[in-house]
Amino acid sequence: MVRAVPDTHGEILAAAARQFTVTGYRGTSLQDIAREVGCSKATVLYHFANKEALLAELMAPAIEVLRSLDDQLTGLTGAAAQEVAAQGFVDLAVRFRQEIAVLRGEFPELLCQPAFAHIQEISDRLRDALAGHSDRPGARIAALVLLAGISEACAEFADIPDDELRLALLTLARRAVEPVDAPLPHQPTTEDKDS
Amino acid sequence: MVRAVPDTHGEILAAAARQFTVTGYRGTSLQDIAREVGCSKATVLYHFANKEALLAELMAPAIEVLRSLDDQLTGLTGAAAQEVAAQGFVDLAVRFRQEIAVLRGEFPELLCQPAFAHIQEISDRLRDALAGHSDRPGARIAALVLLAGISEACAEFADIPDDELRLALLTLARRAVEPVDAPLPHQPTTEDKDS
DNA sequence: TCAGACCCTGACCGATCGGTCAGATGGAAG
DNA sequence: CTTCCATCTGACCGATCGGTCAGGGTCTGA
Repeated sequence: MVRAVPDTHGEILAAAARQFTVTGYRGTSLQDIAREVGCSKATVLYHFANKEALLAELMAPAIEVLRSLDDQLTGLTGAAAQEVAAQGFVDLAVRFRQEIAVLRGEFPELLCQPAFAHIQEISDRLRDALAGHSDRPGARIAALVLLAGISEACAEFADIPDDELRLALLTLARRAVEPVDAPLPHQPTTEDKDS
Repeated sequence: MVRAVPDTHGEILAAAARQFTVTGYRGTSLQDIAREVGCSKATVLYHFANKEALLAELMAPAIEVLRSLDDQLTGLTGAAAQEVAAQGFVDLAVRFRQEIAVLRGEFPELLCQPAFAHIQEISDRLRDALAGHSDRPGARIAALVLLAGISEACAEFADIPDDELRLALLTLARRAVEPVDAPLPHQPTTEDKDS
């Protein structure tokens, strides 16, 4: 019996993740979470300072990976930035499917909370990288469509195996991203220094 | 002075659209809307039976266009279905940018309301058409990524002119959709009957 | 002048929200 | 046995939500 220690903290976290996925952060009350765990609402607030702290702890692992992806992107330009951004974000989105589903739709409001400071800037940089740091509207639009679409797909296709979903999304991303380096019909770019 | 008639009804509608766009349907209270209009909350509820009716009236034009697109799609298969779906949805999304922004994220919950019955089925058919009615996971995933991404882009890029946004999105959609008819590298499809 | 339709409002309602708090429980340490 | 601490709870709080209702003001047509 490993179940000697009840681990209420973890149970609350898991229940919150499930509820947030279905009804969203705002749409889930502390009462709902307590009911699913089988404890009182006061117990939930004993283990977590407040509702926001619960969400923050739920998102922490995904945010850490997002930060490390942001680090990998510094200095990259053109097609290299696009490829790393695409691969990194698809990986992240597939791996943290549930976390992505939690944020679904409430992204802008939730990012205002202090626990998620700078996440907006990171995702802006990610979008910029996926656009190959181009300022052409087409490239910027394609990058946003991909980031939003990939998030939604990961939240939606909960039944598809990780590997299959990752491959499909990466293939799609490479096909959909607006090319900036190699075969540009208009003019060759002059800002690529390496490779 | 055309402003003789105050048209409170229309003002409430416009204020609600603005507020819903920023803070979402759930995140906007009737009090908020009344404050922006400069009337009492009771006045809002005098002009609209309830909050849901307000949303329904706001969405009505967009929903009608969506229904007509659904009609156009019946009977189409393969690449033809994909092209009509892509063009029709991009048109709709660009034209009803604000309405799309209102639904942002709260799509699944809002669709449960009786005023939006069958909208889920219609958008499922639209997604299916964009996938060329293929059951390959790659095609289904690409279709969902595109629909979700295009919606998000239309809600986000409020400053880009209609024509430019439409062109960029349509170009992207044609590039990103998984091909089902014409130049399939693996094998020629046998289910296309016409053209 | 008066009746009635229309428009609008303040006061109020029950429900639910996130959050607080004093106190009950129970096991470990002295 | 007593003390202490972590865990947990019911009762309660103020705020806000969507929605109701009786009534006041204004305009119009008979």
